[in-house]
Amino acid sequence: MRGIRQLAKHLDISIGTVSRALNGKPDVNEETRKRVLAAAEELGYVANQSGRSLRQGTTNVIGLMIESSKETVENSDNFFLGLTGGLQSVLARHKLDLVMLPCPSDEDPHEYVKRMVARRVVDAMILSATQRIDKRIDFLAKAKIPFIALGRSSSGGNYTWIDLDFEGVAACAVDRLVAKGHRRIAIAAPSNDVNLGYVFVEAYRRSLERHGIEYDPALVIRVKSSEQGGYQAGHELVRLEPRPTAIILIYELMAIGLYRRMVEAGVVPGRDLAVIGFREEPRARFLQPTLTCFRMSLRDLGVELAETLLATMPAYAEFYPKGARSTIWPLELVAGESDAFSLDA
Amino acid sequence: MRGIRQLAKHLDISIGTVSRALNGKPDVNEETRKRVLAAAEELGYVANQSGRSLRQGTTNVIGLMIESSKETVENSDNFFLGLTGGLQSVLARHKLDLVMLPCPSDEDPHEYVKRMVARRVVDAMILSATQRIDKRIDFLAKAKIPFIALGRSSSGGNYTWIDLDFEGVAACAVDRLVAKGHRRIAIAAPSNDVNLGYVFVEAYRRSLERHGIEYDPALVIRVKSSEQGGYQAGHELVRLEPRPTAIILIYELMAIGLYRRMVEAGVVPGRDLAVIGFREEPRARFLQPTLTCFRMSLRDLGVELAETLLATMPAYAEFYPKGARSTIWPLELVAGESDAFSLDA
DNA sequence: CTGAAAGCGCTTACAG
DNA sequence: CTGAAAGCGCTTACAG
Repeated sequence: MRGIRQLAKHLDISIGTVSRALNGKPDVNEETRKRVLAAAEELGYVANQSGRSLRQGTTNVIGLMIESSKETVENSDNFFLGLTGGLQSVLARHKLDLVMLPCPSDEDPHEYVKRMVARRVVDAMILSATQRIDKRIDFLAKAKIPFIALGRSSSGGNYTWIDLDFEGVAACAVDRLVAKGHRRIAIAAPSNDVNLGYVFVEAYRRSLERHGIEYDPALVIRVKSSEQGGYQAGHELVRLEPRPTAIILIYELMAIGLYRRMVEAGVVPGRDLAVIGFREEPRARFLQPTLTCFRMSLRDLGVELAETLLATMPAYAEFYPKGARSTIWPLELVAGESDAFSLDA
Repeated sequence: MRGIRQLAKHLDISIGTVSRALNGKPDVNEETRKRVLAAAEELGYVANQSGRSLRQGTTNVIGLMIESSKETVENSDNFFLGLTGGLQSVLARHKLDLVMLPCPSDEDPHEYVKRMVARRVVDAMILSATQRIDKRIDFLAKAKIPFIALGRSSSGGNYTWIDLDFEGVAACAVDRLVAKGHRRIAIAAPSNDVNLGYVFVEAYRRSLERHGIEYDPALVIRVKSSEQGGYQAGHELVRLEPRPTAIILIYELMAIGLYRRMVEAGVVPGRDLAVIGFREEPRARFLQPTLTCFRMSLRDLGVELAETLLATMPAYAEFYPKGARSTIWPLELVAGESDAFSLDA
């Protein structure tokens, strides 16, 4: 039998009481509860999730969807793994488990989400890598499945998201560079349809205009979000005429490839070219000269994601009175040597 | 209602027939099956997994367990994400889904596995980062839960595993270096209890002895499996007296840190020091001189892992007549410039 | 505070 | 080939 029935028989009480004791219901004699908990511990009993799910209509599992495209696999650092600690610390309060759902690269992400939701393997979803037009968002919103998106999108109307403060990063980077006398500032942006590319480049454009610098589309270098992309960006940079005196990178690993290409071209970052990287990255810590970039805590972001997601779920909303507000996640400047020179000098 | 009942009513047949049609049972009229499949497609019906699981006693989900320690998060490349493509291509044949189970760093991996198994969230497990003594393996073996370990261990008796060919890599690396005249060959090995460290160092020792070179424990440099660890290994290397003329690295990202430290020390890889890296890595592709290392296909390894795991499961064994054999996964040498010099020269 | 019973959505012997 | 019914392991109104 090996289920609640067996445990109940062992204790010589009804399965209903066992269930109530295990689930912390108030109407159970404390003495009884103790006996039940002790026996469960001793016999290694844990409720079968399928039984619970079927009865309650919930799985108590939250899914973090990950796209495992070749590009993600080869180049991403463990961004998502970095989030899990924070996510789990919140979910554990409610005995919710986190699973990562890798969408096969040959399956349409939209179909994948539909399948996972229809099968009821998770109660709620955390989406990432949002596209400008993202059918997953429309689907989840229409199906009334709780979800949160890590990233903005034009889709889905009034859904809940958290996104990095690309505007703040772009503005801060441009301000710094302009203050040092730079006027020709290039930017390396992702070549695919991921939404952050649009948001970032737009913020860059507005920041330039705020300083009375005309936006020049030729300075927007479209490359892959990878180390190789950074190398490619460097390659295109040195061919621009006149050459930009500064470059802003939108992806953390680009800096490594860019530096490499600069060495080849005899261009010294921090002297001949100002470089501002994006997110601080352990693997970029060795760069010489040290990279000016932006810092954030993946763990804290995970906490915020989980709390905001739970706030959208009726069963947990009461614990998160701040509600399901979409938020912009700030990053903090880490000044390095890579932009520490003035052009006038 | 929104379940098989509703779909059956819509089609005006019994739920049993609907179920049989959907599950590809042979005893269904082809005409009926077509109608059912069409209606399911149209109405977006997918069987609720909890109902199926409860009835069948299986979840149709396979879990890939990942330890999200700080070290893994900061330094691992997406090794696991690289496996998912191959894993899923096999699992999809049997309509099995893959989920990644990140073990919180503050939870004991052994407890985590117990909880996941007791809750019945997965039918089988893929373990990684096996320790020399690994309680998870003992537990799963005793509980008769199907599993496969990526990595050998002393635990669990006669379980099924796939492991990289550390012996082959070590022998190949030592042979190459000795052929070039090297006699003082250092090795950078992981400082924790992960099993591969033991296997690799042991193979290195035997390879040396095969060439009549005495094994010198001082040349085994214990560092973290990370870029920083590589830097640290370089640091210790230059202090060894007399300095080794070659070094073998056991972790892919070590090379980047090692090169960095060599530049600082004025030691030129490929001229003053022969370097052989471990697994070929996109991020190490830029190194100058190019790194001699070993290549493998993560996708193919994923396929092998999935097929071998399924061979251990009674329900799928018939499809995998090769059976559940433990295997050593070969790596192929990629000759670079980092060891392309002879000592006698 | 506890027990008996219903029922969540499926699949699968069993009858016909 | 199809239908009616049992039952997987739980939780939760409902009675007492």
